[in-house]
Parts: sequence; C-alpha cells; structure tokens
Amino acid sequence: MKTKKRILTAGAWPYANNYMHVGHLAAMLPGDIVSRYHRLIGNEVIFVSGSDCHGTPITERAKRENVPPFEIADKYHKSFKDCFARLNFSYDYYGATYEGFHKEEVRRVFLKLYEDGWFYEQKNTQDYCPTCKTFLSDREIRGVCPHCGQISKGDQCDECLASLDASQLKDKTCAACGGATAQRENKSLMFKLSEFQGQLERLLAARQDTWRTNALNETRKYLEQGLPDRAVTRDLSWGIDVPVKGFEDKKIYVWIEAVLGYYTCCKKVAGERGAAVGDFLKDDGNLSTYYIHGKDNIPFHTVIFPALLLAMNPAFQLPEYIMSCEYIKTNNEKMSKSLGNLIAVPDLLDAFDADTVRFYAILSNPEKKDSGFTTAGMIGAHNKILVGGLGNFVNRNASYLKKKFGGVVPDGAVDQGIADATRALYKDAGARLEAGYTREALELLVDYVQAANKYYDDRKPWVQAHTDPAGFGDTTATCLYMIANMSNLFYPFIPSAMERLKGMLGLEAAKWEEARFTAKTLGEIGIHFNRIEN
RNA sequence: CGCGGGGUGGAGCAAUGGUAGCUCGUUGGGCUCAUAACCCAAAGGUUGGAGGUUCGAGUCCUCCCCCCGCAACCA
Repeated sequence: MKTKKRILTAGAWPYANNYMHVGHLAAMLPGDIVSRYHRLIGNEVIFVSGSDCHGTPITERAKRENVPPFEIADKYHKSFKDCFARLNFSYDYYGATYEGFHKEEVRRVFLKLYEDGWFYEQKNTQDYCPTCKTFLSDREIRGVCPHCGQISKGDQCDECLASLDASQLKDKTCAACGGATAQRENKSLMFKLSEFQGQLERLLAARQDTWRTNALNETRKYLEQGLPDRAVTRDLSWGIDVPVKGFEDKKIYVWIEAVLGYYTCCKKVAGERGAAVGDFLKDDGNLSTYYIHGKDNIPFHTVIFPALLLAMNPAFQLPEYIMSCEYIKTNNEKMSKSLGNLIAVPDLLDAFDADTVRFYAILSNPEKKDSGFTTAGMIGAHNKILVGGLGNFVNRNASYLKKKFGGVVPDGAVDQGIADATRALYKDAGARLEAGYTREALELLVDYVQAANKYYDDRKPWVQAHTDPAGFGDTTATCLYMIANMSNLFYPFIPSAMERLKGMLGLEAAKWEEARFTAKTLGEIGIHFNRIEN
C-alpha cells in the first residue's frame, strides 16, 4: 500500500496593481494541475497563493489616482480572486498580504528572527526629501544622468537606457515634489544572507534533478558572485510595520513578506485541519514542496526564501521542485500594455470557456522556453483537439449507439493492447506531472485522443455493426473504456468539462488509475465542446 | 566583448554526434459514426553565415550576423 504524502503547492503571489494577464496565468496554472493530480492519487495537498498588496508601485498608482493604497490593492486583489474562481483554481487558500493573520504572523516571524540574531542594524546615508519628509528610493529620485546629461530617474536613464543607481546622479530632486534632496543618516536592518552561502550551495547541488534549468543557472550565478547581506526594512508608508524597537516607522521589505505568505497561508490551512504547520512542513521524507512562478522570481525562491526557512526552523523542507516558467511572447515580443499586445484574463474569460483557456494555457506553456499565446492559437487548439478530438470521439461513439441501438451497450471485451497503453499513460503522464512538467503530460494525453480516433477509423464500427457483431462489441467496449479513462486523465486540466462528461455517462469520480466503463445503457449525451466559429 | 534565451520546410515547434521529424496551413485521396468533425498520402529544408574537430555535425569548438528578455504596468 502506498503511503499518503503531504504536498505543498506554492503559487506565485501576483502583484495587485493591475489586471491579471496570460503571463500570470502561464506561471500559476501549472500549480493547480499539480495540486489536482496529487489529490487524485490520494495525497494530502495544501495549495496556497495570494495577492501581493504592499510596496511602492501600488503607492505610486494610488497617488496618481488620488485614492488610498488599500483601494488599489483591494480592487486588484478582488479581480484576481474572481479570475481564479472563474478559472476553477483549487486553492486551499488564496490570501492577500494585507490580511490580519498574515501581517501578524509575519511580524511574529520577523521578531523571532531578530531575537535569534539573524538581523543586524546598519547605518547609512540616504537621499531624503525635506519637503515630503521621507527617505527616497532610487526610482523616486530625478537627476542629471552622468552618461547623457539628460534628466533621468534614479534606477535607469529613460534617455540613454543606462542602468544607474541614484548616487551617480547630479542635481538630485524628489520625483514627487521637485524639491532638492538632502543626504541624511538612516538605518536599516540587514539579514545575514551571507551566512547561508554554504547551505544554499548544498541545496543547489541536491536539487539538480528537480529544479528547472533556468532556476539552477540563475541560482548558480548568484552563489558564484557570493551572497551579500540584504536589507529587510524599507522607508515606505504602505506595508507591514517592522516590529523591532527603533524601527517602528519602517516597513518590512515586500519580498520578505510576500514570500513568507507561503508559510502564513500554509499555517492557516494546516491549522484549520487541526495540524501544526511545523509538522506539515518538516522534511521527513514524506513531504514534497512545489514552487510555481516566472523566471524573474527565481532568486527569491531559491536563495532568499530558503535562507529564511533555514533561519526559522532547520527542520523545514527547503524548496524541492522549482517550476519557474519562461515568458509568454506575442509576435516574438514581450507582452506589455504599452505595446498593446497584452491579453487580460478577465477579457479572455468573458469570451471563452474556462476549460478552453486552461487547456491552451497549458498546451502552450513556456515550460522550457519562451512561447506564444494568441487567441487564434487558442481557438485552433480548442476546435482541433477539444472539439475535433476529445468531443468528437465521445460524440461519434455515443450518437451511433443512441441512433442504431437505442443507447444499449453491446457485450464486448476491451482490447488488451489499448488497456496496456492506457495503464502506461497513467504512469508516464503521472511521472511528468509529479516532476512538474504539466505541458509534457498534456501532450501525452492529446496523443492518446488522436490514437483513439484512429482506432475508431481503423475498426470501422459502423460497418462491423452489420458484418461482425462480436467485433463491434469489442470495439465499442474499447472505445467506452478509453472515454472513461479520458475523463480521469484530463480531469486535472479541464475539470468542469470532465465533471460534465462523467455526469452524462454515469462515470465514477475522478481517480488517477485505470477506469472501467460499466453502464449498460447510455443516458442523454449532449455536446461537450462547441466549435468556436471565427 | 555586461548577463541570459533564441535563430530548423509558409507559421509554431522537436531531434543522448549517426537516415532532419511533429502539429497547423496547403494540395490530393479515403470514410460517412461524428460539431465542414475523423483517417491516409503528397508537396514543401543546402538546420542564420564562415571556418574547424570528427569516419560522421542541427548537435562539439572559433569567429561573425540577426531577433528577444534583463527598465517600466509584469511571470
């Protein structure tokens, strides 16, 4: 008997200052597929994510729109939540960093790390605006670019694109009020990241088979440079207050806080199930952890977060699977609002069925390299595979039985070769899913559907029905068997369509193991996927 | 020489150094159970360029050319 494993699927936290687009979707949807798969094979899953609601960009947008930052964060958080619900994400909890339990728990962890000596105070001089009475980050400063002489932001020059930091600018002014800046002494808390160099190098070595190539390379680069200590406090107005004496006016660096959301939400869900988070997350050989995000998030998940976990509790499992995707491109360009090629998920869901979107988002997922996502491509995949492949296979079988035999299923035996191939498919696709490669798994399933249609054509049941009743029975049994198994295999990818199919055919609840078709008669069979005309 | 990802039939992609394949599109055929759905076949490539290593290079080495990301709204 197989032992039940514990699974944490940790989806990236989208930043709540704009609507969700297909890039977010590409990065996060594989987390839902993996979670659903693990539930089907009987594991205990905690699947969490949430909205990243603090930080400068939200504050800036709030200022521009003349509303409190909370309003911005809350608006987009609600939009995210709505998208995930419409997309059928099976989160055990989807939170927001502004929620009380998260803030409280983060402060508790932060204070504990401080008391354990992982943070130290550092004094420095920083740009300060006397008018706005605040310290300024690089991007809040304007000044003369040393390369081209134009007025530039502090982080990168708009004119000559040189990468800068604010100390290189001359005649610095505050971006908000235009007044001259002053140098003032400031202090921050630094995290002793450098002390984890050795442990993180060992982690990297141990994860050669389970982290994506881009994560391995990116992490190696950081480790080869040598890890510096990192500031964990910021001079912002919108965020979680630093719980350390003398730092009450500062906020916790958003990346520290957001990444701890995996922990706070896991603790919340575990708690609701009557379990301790420490027991759930301990690396006892019975836990697997998956982290799902885009490649720009890699160092936060392979360096910062593991270091925090080590500082919190050395018994915790460090990230086991890093599912860091590449980017979605449109016409070989990065998607962006300004280029007008960004596809917003709410718009997509207004126009298309959630399963269609899910199916195409996985089939075109930038799993190993950049890929494209177009509505034309999505319509093509829907019509070709869901309508012409899967839906058609169900429909051609069912409608023939209904029309000629009143829906009565003839006696017959399932083809042995196909049964073997089906069992092998559960194994192979399961192995791909377990390793975090959802696109590869789905491609195997698509092949199965194509083979099923080919089998039907080769056997010609519409001829067999007249010339070879026994052969017709076998063909029908084999096809219905394949349909029953498709309804299991596709379940993690397109759950609502497969629920519908199971309902129509009286099939039992999805499991990740060979199913048999047992009904003696077919009920009313409707159309599963409608062709999208364009 | 900043870092990284790429350049393969019309489009999108695949190929541990060993006969360049797949999907879509195109053309022709088959079938008529099925939502102009399904099945088969053909056409279409000197694998960005130039050298080199090798019995053998899309794959390894050197040089060159081109596209994209690393900044913003972002995975």
